[in-house]
Amino acid sequence: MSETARREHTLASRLRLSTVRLNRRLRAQSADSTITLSQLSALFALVQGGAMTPGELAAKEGVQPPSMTRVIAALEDAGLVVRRAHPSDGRQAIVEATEAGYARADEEVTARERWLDSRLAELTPDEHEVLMRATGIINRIAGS
Amino acid sequence: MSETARREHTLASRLRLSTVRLNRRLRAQSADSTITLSQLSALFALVQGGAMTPGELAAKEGVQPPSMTRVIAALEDAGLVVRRAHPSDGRQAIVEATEAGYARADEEVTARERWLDSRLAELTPDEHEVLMRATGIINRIAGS
DNA sequence: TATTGTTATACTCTATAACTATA
DNA sequence: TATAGTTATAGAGTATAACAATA
Repeated sequence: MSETARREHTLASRLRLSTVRLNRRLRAQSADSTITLSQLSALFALVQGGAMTPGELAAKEGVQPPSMTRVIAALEDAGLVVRRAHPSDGRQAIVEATEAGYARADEEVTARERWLDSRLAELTPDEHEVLMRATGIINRIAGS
Repeated sequence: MSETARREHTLASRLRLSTVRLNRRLRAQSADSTITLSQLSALFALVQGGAMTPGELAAKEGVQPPSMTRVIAALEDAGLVVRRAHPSDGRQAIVEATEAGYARADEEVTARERWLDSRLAELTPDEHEVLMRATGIINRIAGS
């Protein structure tokens, strides 16, 4: 292994471990809620991006269509989104957040992401900036 | 929501999404291997940190003991680690990477984390530095 | 009694393959 | 035929609760 490769690998190991750990912590915050992390993420995407098809939503969240099907079904069961017929293409559907969905997204922001929000509030402006830049780099790496 | 809170929350959303995405990509790389991401991570910890008890390993990886039990069992089945009796405490065990485990860890580095390594190799030194700092901040947030 | 570890059980998240309906 | 979406199935990853063995 070359020196450069070893240096890259040190970062790879660190990045892998910190990613896995934060992911775990984020999911752990879900414990006392009826909505899961994936569902919350999709709901946010709909609230912020407006109505869209399941395929568009899957692409936006970076998952395969079958995975999104289940997420949408759960949100629909909870009354947080509705499915409408596409005006010109019978194969497609339009998924949209309901009024309850918008309200729920607001609640979750204040109640559920409080853990991460408050951790981030403890950071210095400099550290804040590092994380903002890091998310951009990571998204590029992950091909979003 | 205050201005500060909104700014924090923007970062929270970005960080959450990029974390979930990278985690997904990292796991996807496992597809053609017989060893999973969790197992690889634990094996690395043993190779780098030397023999330790299941409890220590669970703490190091930030998972609960029952989760680590399964990971160790899988690694043991694959012949990559062995379990020895603790010299002075019959309740505990010592888990240690075998020669095959060390060899496998090396192979996985070159074969399996190549995806992440090569992505990271495309970064500028500055971006590299940002990610190094970010992993430190994230680990602090995640309480490792 | 307290600690270490395992077993039992269950849930989230995600994927691929196969299928249906529409274009 | 091609595309959008769903259903079926399976596996990774993790947790909590209950238990066994040892200190």
